[in-house]
Amino acid sequence: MAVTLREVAERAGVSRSAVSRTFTAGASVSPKTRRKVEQAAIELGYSPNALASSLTTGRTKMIGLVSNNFHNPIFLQVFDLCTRGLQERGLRPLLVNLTNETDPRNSVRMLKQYSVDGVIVASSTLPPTFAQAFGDAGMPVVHSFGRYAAAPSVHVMGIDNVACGRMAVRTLVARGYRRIAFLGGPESATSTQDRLTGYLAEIEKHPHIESSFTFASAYAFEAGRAEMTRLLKQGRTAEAYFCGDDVLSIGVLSAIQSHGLRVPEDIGLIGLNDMEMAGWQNIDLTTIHQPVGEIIEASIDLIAAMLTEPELKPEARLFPCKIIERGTLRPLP
Amino acid sequence: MAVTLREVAERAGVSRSAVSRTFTAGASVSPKTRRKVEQAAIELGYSPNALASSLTTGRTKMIGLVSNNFHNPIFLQVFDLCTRGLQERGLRPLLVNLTNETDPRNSVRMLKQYSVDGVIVASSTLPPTFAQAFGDAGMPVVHSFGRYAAAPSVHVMGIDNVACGRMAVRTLVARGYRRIAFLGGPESATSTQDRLTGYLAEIEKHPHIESSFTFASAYAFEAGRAEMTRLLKQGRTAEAYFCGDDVLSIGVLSAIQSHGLRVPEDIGLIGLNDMEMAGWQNIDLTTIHQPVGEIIEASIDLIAAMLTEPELKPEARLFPCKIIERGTLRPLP
DNA sequence: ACACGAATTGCAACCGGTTGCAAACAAAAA
DNA sequence: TTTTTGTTTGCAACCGGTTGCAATTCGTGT
Repeated sequence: MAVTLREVAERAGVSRSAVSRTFTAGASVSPKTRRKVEQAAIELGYSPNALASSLTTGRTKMIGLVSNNFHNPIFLQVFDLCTRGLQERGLRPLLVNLTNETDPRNSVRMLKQYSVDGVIVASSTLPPTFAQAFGDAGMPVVHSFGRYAAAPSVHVMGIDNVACGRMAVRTLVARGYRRIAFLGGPESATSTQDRLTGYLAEIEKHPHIESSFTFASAYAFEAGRAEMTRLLKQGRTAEAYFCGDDVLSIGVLSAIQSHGLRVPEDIGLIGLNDMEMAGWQNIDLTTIHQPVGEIIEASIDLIAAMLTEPELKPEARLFPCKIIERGTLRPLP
Repeated sequence: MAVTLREVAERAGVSRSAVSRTFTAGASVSPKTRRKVEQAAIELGYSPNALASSLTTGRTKMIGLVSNNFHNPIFLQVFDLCTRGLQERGLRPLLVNLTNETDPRNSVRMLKQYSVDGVIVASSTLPPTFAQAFGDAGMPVVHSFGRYAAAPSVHVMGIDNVACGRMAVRTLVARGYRRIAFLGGPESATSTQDRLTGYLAEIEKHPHIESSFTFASAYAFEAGRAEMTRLLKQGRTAEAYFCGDDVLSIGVLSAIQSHGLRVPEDIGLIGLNDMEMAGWQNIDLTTIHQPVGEIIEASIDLIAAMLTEPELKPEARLFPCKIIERGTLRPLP
């Protein structure tokens, strides 16, 4: 069915090696045979079989793109940037959906079967055991949006969730809020834990501030709405909330509005992520911007570097976040 | 580095064929050797190299998942369903991002290089020439969300955009709107064209209705907002708008609100897609639901069927859409 | 015209599997 | 026990490329 090396060789009247060499960069071919081969290749519509060549070279140029987060719109951006970035480098993403997967061994086996050259784990909620299992199986791994650790077992590219927690508190305090709260994602998520840690640490510095925290059941609209509705029913809400992420924030916003209160007049709100939608004028969410583009770019650079240099010592790299001022917090006094 | 067939064979004291056969379903192996092989395989942590085997079998079990739409949140759902569905059938999605790509030949070459067993093109805006080029190159293809044609050159799974246009008009008329308009996506998109066709055809039946149409520059929030702002500035808006899709609708909604008007009291709105966000209470968009799950499921079933039966005659299959009543249209009288 | 080193070429083995075929074996029938 | 039939098994060739090595060709200096 497909045209092979052999046919091109016959047509060009050269050996198979000659054909192979004209298609591998840096090999020794005379301009003359190269021309002959290229001519024949075009006539036959030949393109080399990347998988066959991977057998001998040991490189498939495929990168496993692993995630379990197919509900947060920010991940659409992640997939977009990832695929484009990989394609630009001649790499191909093999997408792996780990929703509801609990055992890393299945995923390891599958990635090994397809002999991917490396793995990018893009998830803030997947347990680190997955990335680690891939690493243990001998594959270069980068965990994007993973949790920081001083001596991580695999490379981690992410944000400083603790610093984000602090930043949120400072921002709220600076705007004169005196009763503030953290409305986090699921308590079990490491990102939630870290944000809470930072939140509490910064609160310590402001003894006059009244503070509390609760958790939503997921990083999802309905979860945010449900939790905020619960709080509103129960009375005695805070003046401003730092929400686990933007989707959650919008759920919270919706609950507040449904309850007949206004944002930011009655209750202030700050989210985290800065997903596209947060900037839409009828949402207009003040939020902490996560530099998704930079994180992905760095992740791809790193995974590409590891293809030639697999033994780089695992490091965690954190990217600075910044406040995006929009309309859900009262202005600075 | 990786464990190979040969090593397992040596350890188990059998031939390489025996090992190969224990790992290929339906091959003739005695229970005894099977046990020996499995034992050895476990001890060595062997898993067969899918790509090497693809060389002889001619099947990689990889499916190209091609799209150019990485901005519409509904595609996150598409990717989720696609990857899960393929994985359940033992197939792997190789993600291809065709944003800004204009020449199908590049994509064809790349998909051929990786010898994917089939291609799912998931896009409502990618020109049909792409899907067709994949088909011409001998790959089984399904174009999901593609345009209907009586005798398509590849399989198409999609919605009846013409019927959607009609449905929108009927819905608006039934609610007593007398001056209505279509605010479509980019004029060049086939989906826009078809929706307009249906819209105009149905308008014909209602001579007392005043109607008009315009186009936004993209299926995007800002495009919808910009176009609606332009219309509002220019005065003389319609009583209700049928918008090209939900994201566009939300942009339009935002423009209307910014202009100090209310939805649905001053202007009615109906979208198309029923993306998750449309149901969020602070958006609450009345819209036409597209059965994404069914379309994807059917696409996967079809591509899987074509792996064994590649010569199925291309057919277009349309899935019925339905109105989802929410809060952006005035109620039925 | 001859020799010499460099550049190019083809041979053949190999990458990690699969598979047709015939030999070896086991079980059932004679 | 011998023959017949049906399973298992290993051999060896092959899938579509790559690559070390030796042979060939080429350009150049004399």
